[in-house]
Amino acid sequence: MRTHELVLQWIEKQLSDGDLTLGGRLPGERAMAEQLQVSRTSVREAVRILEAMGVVRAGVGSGKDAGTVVIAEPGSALGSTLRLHVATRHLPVADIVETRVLLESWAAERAHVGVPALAEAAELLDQMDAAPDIDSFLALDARFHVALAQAAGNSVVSAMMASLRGAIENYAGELTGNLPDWNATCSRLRAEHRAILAAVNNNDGGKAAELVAAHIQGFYKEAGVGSNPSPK
Amino acid sequence: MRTHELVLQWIEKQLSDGDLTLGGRLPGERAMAEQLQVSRTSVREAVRILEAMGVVRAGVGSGKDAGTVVIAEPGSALGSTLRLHVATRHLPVADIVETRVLLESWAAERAHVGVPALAEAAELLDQMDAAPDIDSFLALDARFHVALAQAAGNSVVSAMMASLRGAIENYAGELTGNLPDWNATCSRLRAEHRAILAAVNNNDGGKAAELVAAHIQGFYKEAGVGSNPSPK
DNA sequence: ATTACAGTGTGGTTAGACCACAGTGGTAGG
DNA sequence: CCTACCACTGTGGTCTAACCACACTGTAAT
Repeated sequence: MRTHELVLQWIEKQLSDGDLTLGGRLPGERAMAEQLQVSRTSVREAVRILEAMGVVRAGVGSGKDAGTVVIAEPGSALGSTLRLHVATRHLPVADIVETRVLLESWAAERAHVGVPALAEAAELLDQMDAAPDIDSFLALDARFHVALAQAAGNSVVSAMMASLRGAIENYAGELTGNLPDWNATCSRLRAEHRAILAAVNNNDGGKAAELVAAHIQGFYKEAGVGSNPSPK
Repeated sequence: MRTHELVLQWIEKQLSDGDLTLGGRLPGERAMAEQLQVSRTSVREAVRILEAMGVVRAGVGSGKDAGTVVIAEPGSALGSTLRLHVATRHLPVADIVETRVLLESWAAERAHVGVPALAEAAELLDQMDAAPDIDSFLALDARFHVALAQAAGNSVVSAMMASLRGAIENYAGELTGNLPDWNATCSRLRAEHRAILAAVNNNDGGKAAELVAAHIQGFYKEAGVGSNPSPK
């Protein structure tokens, strides 16, 4: 077993045992190195891996943002991993889109009416009406979809959904330039968002799921990404 | 931007541009360090991250298994990430089980009859009848479920499904000790597997999906893991 | 009381050395 | 001629020891 894996194992055990919890601080790299009788290099390699997994965040200096603290951001980490695998041509973009449709329509169908996430989603829609440019619109759009997914109450589904979107974010960003008429598309997307949210709040899960599927497939299709519809 | 991120960016570009492909070899760590004008340490940190992502495999010595080569194993990488997040208590096991049910029943419903993966699945079932102990049975079981997921033809879904299973593999392995009667459970699981495969081969996707959902939820429930049924 | 600044501890980076490993190819012995 | 051995080479794995930038803290000078 390689040295840095030993460090990883030790840290994972600290987490499992509850000695390290969310928001907690890891010992300094030098301290861990001495405690585990390994070099600081090996400790750093382990920390890097945890950072890539979205389990910790490392910050220099001193104070609240300093040191290596435990966080919980599986979404961005999974997203980076998927993005790299897309780069190797091993994961087709169409499969990612299809999976996103699957997860997000499932979430829309099971969204719990009344949870805070839905209120946040509604507020995001209002902000999107006033979005000054494409980029800020897309950023709000991402948050809206995440909020919608969270309303189903399954953190794994919402994390995976966020990561799928993140993995092809670059594509989406580039492809908005290919759209014939952004203003028209933007208006359509806003209307679709409101329809989806209305269906969810109306307890019509089936309709919400259909609308979400059409919404996502429609966007990627218009943007020129094969969506492999796979009709029900 | 930190140095190792620069290296990551460079490697990702090589992958995107097709200069590095699956099975290809990265330059040696010392060569990359010189080429990018960074230290070998930074190169190594980048390689570690890619290794954790399942994008690359590093091997010492010389010959076919030596050097750092590009692979495509998103499943185990995503699994490790999820496992760590489970350790932080951020991802409940129940959510993982629920997501697995979601993905796997979707795959069962859409499995393409006649693909090689189904033939492999059938062969695995035969091997499971002759499995000498629990561990080898569980290993074959894992491969059966992956093969089934692959039959749907969505590599993202099968990778995620495999990672979800892997994330709670330890739990499953420990919990088999809690089962009242392993032989009975094992027989039941085998029968359920054959029923699922029969439904798939009979083009009865709906039934296959139902059977898969019941199969998975039943196992975890019996093993004592909350499965949060979320009835349809 | 305010300001300036040295002190302290954090992660970030580097250079250089040594190790174990696994093929390669030459060489000495049969 | 063939075989067995062994030094050589290049790979990743590990370690040490230093230095840097950063951000806060406490102290001292104003």
